[in-house]
Amino acid sequence: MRRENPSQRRSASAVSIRDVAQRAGVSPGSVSNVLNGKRRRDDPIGRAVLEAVKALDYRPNAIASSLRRAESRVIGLVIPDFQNPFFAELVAELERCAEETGYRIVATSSRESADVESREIRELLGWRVAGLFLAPTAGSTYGREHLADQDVPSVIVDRVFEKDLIDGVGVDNAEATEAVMRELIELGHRRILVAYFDDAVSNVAERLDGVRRAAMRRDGPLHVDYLACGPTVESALAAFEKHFDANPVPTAIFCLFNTATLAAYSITRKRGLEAGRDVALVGFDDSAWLAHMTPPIAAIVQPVQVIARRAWSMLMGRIGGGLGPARTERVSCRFERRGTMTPPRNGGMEAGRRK
Amino acid sequence: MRRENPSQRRSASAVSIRDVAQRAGVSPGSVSNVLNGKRRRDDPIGRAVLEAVKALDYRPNAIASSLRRAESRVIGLVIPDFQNPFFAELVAELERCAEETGYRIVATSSRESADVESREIRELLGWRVAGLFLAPTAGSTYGREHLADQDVPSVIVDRVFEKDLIDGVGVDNAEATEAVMRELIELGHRRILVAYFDDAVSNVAERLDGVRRAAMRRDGPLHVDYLACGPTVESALAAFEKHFDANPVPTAIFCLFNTATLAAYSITRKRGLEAGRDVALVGFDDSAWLAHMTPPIAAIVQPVQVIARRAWSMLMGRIGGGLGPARTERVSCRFERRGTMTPPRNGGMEAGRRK
DNA sequence: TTTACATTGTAAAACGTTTTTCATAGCGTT
DNA sequence: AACGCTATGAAAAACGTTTTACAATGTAAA
Repeated sequence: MRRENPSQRRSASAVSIRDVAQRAGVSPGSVSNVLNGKRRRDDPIGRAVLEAVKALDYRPNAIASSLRRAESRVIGLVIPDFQNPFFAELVAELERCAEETGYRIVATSSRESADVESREIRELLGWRVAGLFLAPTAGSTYGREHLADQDVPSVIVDRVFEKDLIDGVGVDNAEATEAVMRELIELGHRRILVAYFDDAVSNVAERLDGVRRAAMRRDGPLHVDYLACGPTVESALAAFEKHFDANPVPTAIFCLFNTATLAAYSITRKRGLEAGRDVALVGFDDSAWLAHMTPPIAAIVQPVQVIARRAWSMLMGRIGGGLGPARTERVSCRFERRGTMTPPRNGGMEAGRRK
Repeated sequence: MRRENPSQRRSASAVSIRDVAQRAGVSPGSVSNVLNGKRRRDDPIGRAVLEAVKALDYRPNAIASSLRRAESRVIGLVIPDFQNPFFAELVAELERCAEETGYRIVATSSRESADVESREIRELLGWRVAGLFLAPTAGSTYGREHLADQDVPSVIVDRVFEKDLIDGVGVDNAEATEAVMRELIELGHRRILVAYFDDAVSNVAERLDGVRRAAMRRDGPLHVDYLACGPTVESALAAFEKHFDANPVPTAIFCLFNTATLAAYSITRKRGLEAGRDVALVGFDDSAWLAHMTPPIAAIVQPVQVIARRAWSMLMGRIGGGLGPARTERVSCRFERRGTMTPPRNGGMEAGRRK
């Protein structure tokens, strides 16, 4: 006696495969076979099953199914922040990949906290996801989490380390920033302000490396200031304010992450400087608004869709049983010069300290 | 004989509660009790269990657990688009609510397709989520999906209908746009361009209603143009271009959704108009960049966090067994006037047709 | 010392599927 | 008609957990 009082069956979802089988006058196994296409649907039994399914509004319990099959078509994704457009696009693209392959993405964010990150990973592993994408936050210890047990295939995205024990896909941060820096120097800039976020994040560190490499190649006079901005526009604004108050105005500003670009644009205008005329401005990471300013703001564009697709195929390779040592793949950035990649106004001489 | 060759046990996650029980010399039930806090952990048995858990790196199978408990602590969320900052913030805030309550959010996007939406809903119901948040896309038929079976508590977010069969939380779209329109008229604007997205989306329709209400209250001369822009910045730009080519320049532009605001800002500058001086500009929905333009751009700000919290508590109420008819709650928007909420340049006379 | 009762932990059932096993029937061949 | 083979679908096992039922033990009261 499974359900003593049928009238108190409160929800349609309480309909199980046995109820369907009973109504169709067949065994649960046959119902399962019909529904999974292992049996023709156009004979008496198949039709009876489909009729019963519709009549009872049967909805298979994915949890039970998943438990029995011992394999899920779910891929976990842990990103630092949904509000970062880069990650938002990454989620969107990975969802598209998943849809094409019959998988589904379960996305969660670590809110830039290593603790939350490891909790989320643990949780996803508990759900026996088939694979895992991770964009590690600063101070992440993901190594210990699920490197130890290589059981679930994983791919690190965006914030990769060069020699890692896990597969990864990132962009060629150092090459991109080095090229931009060299171009700025070439244009005549001698006082460049480089705004970065936090060099505990691997990709930011790489971007800084690229900048330093370009600076070292130059043997003439060159002054590069490095300014640590916080994570938000507000913190970056404050950092810029403080820097501008105490230092000569740079002829070029190079922002190594997206919120700083907005802060730089804001602060320069507030101080009467126009980007593209009085000061060159370049940002790492594109945003919709950048291209619509006058003049449009130059930016290093990360090909998010390419990154997502590469990461997806790497993960699929591992899920499919692909062996071999961990690889780190690099995708090239595109540089959109736009209107703020300009020479210094006075031809390369340092601008005087602004009053 | 459950596992004939222990050395071929390929992954740590294949450790089950029985393995732990065996190693600890207790029954599986006891292990479960220790792990779920139904039994003290600081006696011989408790310690033995914890030791075995650690030694075997046991990770409970959430799927099996969920199946047996027949209740999950998972809340589904279907939004149209991760790249829309409004929804990105919504996800972030709901995640925070979930974390505080011991739930977890599984977020998926419908990519503005009613088909995908209903597929995602079906899928989430298959996973027996404890509740569901939905921001319906245009042409959504969610009613038939899971209204029929009221088994899983649901809350519609953002794009609510006034008299719905499901709970909902939205903003007072009509009131907000009506107030702004009246303010614009008050300032002397007589030729106003209203850019909207798609009135098949309920909240856009409400915003249009508010605009129309304000226009009807005014009995003097007033010209309001309604411009259907597409979903993207590019489509909005094209629509604006076409409109500007064929019509007199408005003294104010009111954008009813966020991508249009960027397009309007872009196009006006491109045509030599400066927002806040030559033309007033107001957007519905705030974005980070708006406040950092010079002058900063006025916007109706939706209190996303408040919306999320209200929606969360509504859903929790239903999950907790709360009965009663469906309610639709409204949250008030805040209007940030900023620098582009200005009177028309020539005091309210229509600007001539620009050549 | 017996009885009643609470405590403890094991054994077994249950959750809803999928898969394996097995019995039966149908068919063709000799 | 006897035999072997295939096809079919019902029955049962399995997935890994939680919960229920129950037996055994200990404790307190009579």
